[in-house]
Order: sequence, then C-alpha cells, then structure tokens
Amino acid sequence: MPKIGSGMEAVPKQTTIRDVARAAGVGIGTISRVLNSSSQVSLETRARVNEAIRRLGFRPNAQARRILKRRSEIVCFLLSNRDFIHPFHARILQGVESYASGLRHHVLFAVLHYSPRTAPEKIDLPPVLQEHGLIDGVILAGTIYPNLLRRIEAIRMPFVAFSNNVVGMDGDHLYDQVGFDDFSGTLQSTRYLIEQGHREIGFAGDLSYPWIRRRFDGYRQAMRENKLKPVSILPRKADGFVDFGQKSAERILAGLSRPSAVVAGNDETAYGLWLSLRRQGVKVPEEISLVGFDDREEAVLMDPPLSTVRVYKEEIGQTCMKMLLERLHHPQMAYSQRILPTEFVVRGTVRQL
Amino acid sequence: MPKIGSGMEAVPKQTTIRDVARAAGVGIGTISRVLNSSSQVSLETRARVNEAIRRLGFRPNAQARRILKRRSEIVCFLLSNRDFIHPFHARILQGVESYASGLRHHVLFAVLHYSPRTAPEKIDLPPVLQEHGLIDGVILAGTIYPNLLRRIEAIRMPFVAFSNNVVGMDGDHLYDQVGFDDFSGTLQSTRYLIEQGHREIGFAGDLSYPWIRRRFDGYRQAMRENKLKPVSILPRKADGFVDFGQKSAERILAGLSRPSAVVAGNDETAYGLWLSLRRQGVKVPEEISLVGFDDREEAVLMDPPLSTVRVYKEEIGQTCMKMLLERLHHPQMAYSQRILPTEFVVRGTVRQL
DNA sequence: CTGAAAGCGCTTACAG
DNA sequence: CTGAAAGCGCTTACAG
Repeated sequence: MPKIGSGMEAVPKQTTIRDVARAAGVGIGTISRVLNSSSQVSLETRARVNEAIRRLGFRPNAQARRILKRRSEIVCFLLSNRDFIHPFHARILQGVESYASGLRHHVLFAVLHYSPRTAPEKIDLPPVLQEHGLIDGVILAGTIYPNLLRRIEAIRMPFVAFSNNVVGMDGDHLYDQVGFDDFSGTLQSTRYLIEQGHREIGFAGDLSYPWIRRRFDGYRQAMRENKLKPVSILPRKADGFVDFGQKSAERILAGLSRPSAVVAGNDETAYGLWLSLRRQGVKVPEEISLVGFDDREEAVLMDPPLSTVRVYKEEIGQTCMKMLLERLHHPQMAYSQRILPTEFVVRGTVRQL
Repeated sequence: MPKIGSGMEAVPKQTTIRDVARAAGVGIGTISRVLNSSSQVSLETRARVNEAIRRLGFRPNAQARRILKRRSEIVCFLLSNRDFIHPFHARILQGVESYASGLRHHVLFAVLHYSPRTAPEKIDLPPVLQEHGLIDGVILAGTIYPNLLRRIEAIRMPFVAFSNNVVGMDGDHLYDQVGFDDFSGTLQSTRYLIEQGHREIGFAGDLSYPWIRRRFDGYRQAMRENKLKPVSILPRKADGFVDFGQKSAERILAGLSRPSAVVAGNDETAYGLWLSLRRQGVKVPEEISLVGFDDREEAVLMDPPLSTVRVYKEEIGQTCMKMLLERLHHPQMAYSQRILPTEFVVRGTVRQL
C-alpha cells in the first residue's frame, strides 16, 4: 500500500467560481446558475460548465453561499444540565440528525450547564448560541428551566423544546414543543397489571421530578378507575434513580403488607428494585412483579427482561427537527405542542395472578 | 407569567456593521477593529462604538467573518457504521465538544453507513463532507475501513481517526490517530488475576474484531510470562457480544475442566457470561472470577460490580480534537499516533484463591 | 488612530 | 439563454 500524502504538499489554492468561468469561457453568473440548476441554461453550455467543474475539481464554497441565502441550514442540538449523553438523548440526537441530513441540513452538538436560579441574561450560553448567523435555530434537550427558555427567546433564536424534561413552567407560556405521553404510559402498564390480577400495586418513583409525577398520575388514574388504592413507596433520601429503586425495595421488604406488583418511575428505578429484591432472595416476577418506563437498551438484557413502557426516541428527535424547520419557514405560525404516544411492552417481569 | 412572543412580530432586519458605523459616526473599518480588539483604537472611539453596538443590539455575522478567515472553526464528528450512539462514543463526542468549545470551535455531528467493499469514490459521504468550506476537518469514529480513509484523503479533508476501531489497515499507511491501549489493558487485568492466585484463566472474546484480538494478545502475554497456558473459549456462532458471552458460559459449563477465572473481550461479553452463569447457579466470583474491558456505565451497576479495564473516553475525544487543531494549523506536520493508557479497576468480580 | 476602498466567493436582478 | 454589475456582511492593507 502506497503512502498517501507525505504532508509536504502545499495547501492547494482554492479554485473559485471565477476559475471555472474562465476555463469554460462563460460569465460567473452562468456557473452559479448551473450549480443551482435553476434558470434555463442551454444544454451545450451546461455540459461545458460541468466539464470545467469536473476538470478543476471545483466545489462551491458553502459559506459564501449561506451568507447570501441568509440561512446557514445548521441547527444546534443543545443538551442542558446532563453530565453525560445518556442513550436516551443519544437516540433523540440521532433522530434529529437523520431528519436533518435528509433535508441537507446540519446538526451542531453543544452542551450547557446552568442553574435554574441564574437570571436569564446571566446564563453563559455556549459559543454556538452567542454567534450570529451560525445557526438557524436550536433544539432544546436535557433539563429545561424557565430562565433558559426566556434567554433563548430574548436572543430571538427560533427553537423547539423536548418538553418532557421542562421543569417549573406554567401552562401559559407558549412555545414549540415535542414530548411523549408519560401519563398514558403508566396508565397502560398499570392497567395491564390489573388485568393480570394484581390488586396491591405500589408506585416507586422520585416525585420531585415533574415527569415522574405525570407517570404517578397515570398510575393513580388506572388504580382509581378500578377502585384500587394507590400507594406511593417513599424511601429515605436516595442518590440517583438506581439507588432510589434499591431503597424502595428495602422499604417494601420492611413493610407489613407487601404489594404483588410495583410500577417503577423509570427503568433505572426498576433496575434498582430488581437488584435489591434479588439480593434479598425475592424473585421477580414469581414473588413480585415489576414494570419500568423508558425502554432503555438494557431493559431487554435484564434477567428476566423488563416489561416497560416504550418511548419512540428517534421519532421525538425527528419531530423536533421537523417542527423547527416549519418554524423557520413560517415564523408567524402559531406555536404547536405535540405529544407522541408511548407503548407498554410485555416482557418477563409480570406474573399472572 | 406574560406570554412572550405572539409569533406575529415581523422578523427584524439584521443590523449590520454599517448601521453601527453610522450610529457611532465612524467608518466600518473601525467597527471591525473594535470587534476584533485588534489594532489600536482610541479609548474614546472604542467606547462610542461599543455603546452603539449595545444600543443596536448588534451581533456580527459569523458567516461573513468565516469566509474572510478561510476557516469555519467547525469540525465534524463522523460516526460510521453504528446503528446507535453507544455511551462509549457518546463520551468521546463529549470530549471532542468540551475541547472544541473551549477554543470557540464547533462540532457538527454526522452519521455514515458504508460497506468496506465499496470503492472509495463510491462512498456516499454525508452532506457535511460534500460541501466545501463548511467544516475545517473531521474526526473519524465508529468502524473505519481503508476505503473510507482513502476517500477522506482524496477530498483532501484534514482528519484524525479514533484508531481502535480501524479495521483492515496495514501499518504502512500513515495518518493522524488517537487510540487507547487494548494490549496493556488485558495484560494488567490478567496479571491481576494471576496475582490473586488464578492459574486456569480463559479468554472469551470474539476474535473477528481486531481490537478484541489485541486484547487477546495482552492476555496471552500475561499468561506466557507466567508460564501458563492461554485458552481461548470458542462458542458457536453468536449474535452480538452479550450473546457471545452467554454462549461462552455454556461452553465453559459443558467443558471438562472449568477455569477459575475468565477474561472477557469486553464488558458486554462479561455481562453475557455473568447472566448465563448466574442462571445456571454458578456464583461470581465465588465459583468463577470475571473481568471485563471498557468500563461501561453499567459495569459498576452489576451485582457484584464488574472489575474491568477503564478507558478514558473523554480524554480520547479531547486528544482527537487537539490533534486535529494542530493539523489545521500546521498542515505540513508529520503524522502522529497517540495511544492513551488504560487502567484496570478492581471491583467485585474477582476472588482471591 | 481612522476612513475609504478593495476584496472574500458567491447569488441575483438587470439588460440584452 | 447569458454577461456584467451590484451586493451579502464582513476584514484588511493602504493612505493619511
């Protein structure tokens, strides 16, 4: 195999539209026209130009183009207040990217850490958002507090928010948002448990998160419509979701009456529950049934595989991107809110009573 | 809370450097100078200009700037042949982003699927790489075959490759690359097992992947230097790494002599082993010890937590970005290869004999 | 220190 | 159908 590129060649001078025009013996406007395959150019001329383009290896400068178009066709995916791109958001990002690249748009990835108590104008936005003309709009993911929303509005940057992790926002405030249905997810999973004969069903989830509260509401709704008593399992202070699950299991085992099934606030909590129960020799689902929420990659790898609520993450990303594009093309359009459905997935952690 | 933005305002006409010049009563060159805080501008003028900038809410157009600079300060993180951004690559991406944003550079995320058998010039590159002037360079991640490398070289796009997943490349071919030390990782973990008194140690990993082969080599080295016999566990055809681990466990349990410890090709394989052993009632680490590789997020959540080899993923990303920037600033520079160290992490899956 | 001018690589009316 | 010109929003010598 030959060594390619010794690193000693001079950087080739960029060939421009003018070089091509000269080579093809036409004006620069004509080159631009065949490039944009717009107005009529005679086949003969077009062929000559294309030939010159190929011979010179010409590729039009995208930046120059954008400045005229007043649009960069770049959007930003902004992940806020996460110390790590969990697979959940990774999937959303993928959805954004796939939809964007299909329409020849590009996706910039950026990260932001901020406090909900910082004044909007004091939030130190990432460079991407400080520059002007670099991006056309932004998709907000991660945890979103009102001050960030305010800030983004203040700099007049078009945006769409992934709404499930919005915290502390009242319903009056309008903006474009895409989310999935927390409520219906636990409504389905709890109803399923009830259909399988369960009556004593507990809920284990950290209610300080609004999305977990919505899931709690779905659970309560299912319980109520079956005249069953909702029970929230409240462990002492936990360190993260997995630990919350573990502490919840301890709580359950210490209690007098033991539920026959538990609805977990998410898959991580379900994992913690499973871990702790197993360690105490309590078998899932033989002795206690368990359902999660989110359908993380690992859910299917648990033993037995976790019955949980599936969220269509790629679709969320795609819908965010789609909505942002609509906003960009119709700035006057009314704000829209989309809630995508969730679906309960039966696997191995629920026993029929 | 007031409703902000009814969506009916006219899109404000962009204020340009000329507006500011007029408002401040100076020439446009002066505006540019204070913007770039370059050459000397009298304090008095500078103040007047800044005042005008603030009053008009002017933000310079980044695109226009870039076209003059002949540099976009945008790089692309290209993930190849992955149907999903695993946390491993997510971490690398984060490293790239953190280093980039510190130097006011931006990171475009793009995805590519291609076959190793496609001719280089036939590879359908993502839009980002087809455009000219959009990005300054690219960081190659995911599985990299020689044809992709060729293609990137052919379009004269500066690049750095994350080298651990490069497949089918001979050593003659030079390019900038950053990787981590597969060999040393298993060398350390296997030596540790030996120190703990283990003698019958098997290796379970899919050797069709070059990086797993390097890990196998590290394992063999440790065995050889202790005059122990390396044993590769070869299960029948498996579907993915977890399944490979499960099938390996079956193989072990079916065998006549059972190793006291197993070095897994990666954490997923270790998880598969653990799952299958547990199901057969074989306790880890009481009856069999286990070590993984990669230190995935889940490793610490296993029960007991997995002893494994830590890879500094963020650092890999940062180093890739750093190297790409060096390449951009010194196109003539000799190619460099960096191998970052790995570290064995003791947790709960190894028993002392 | 600062203004007027030329120029970056394109697109797009305006004439013909 | 096509060329010459003006212009996008900036930067950067060139004079003064």
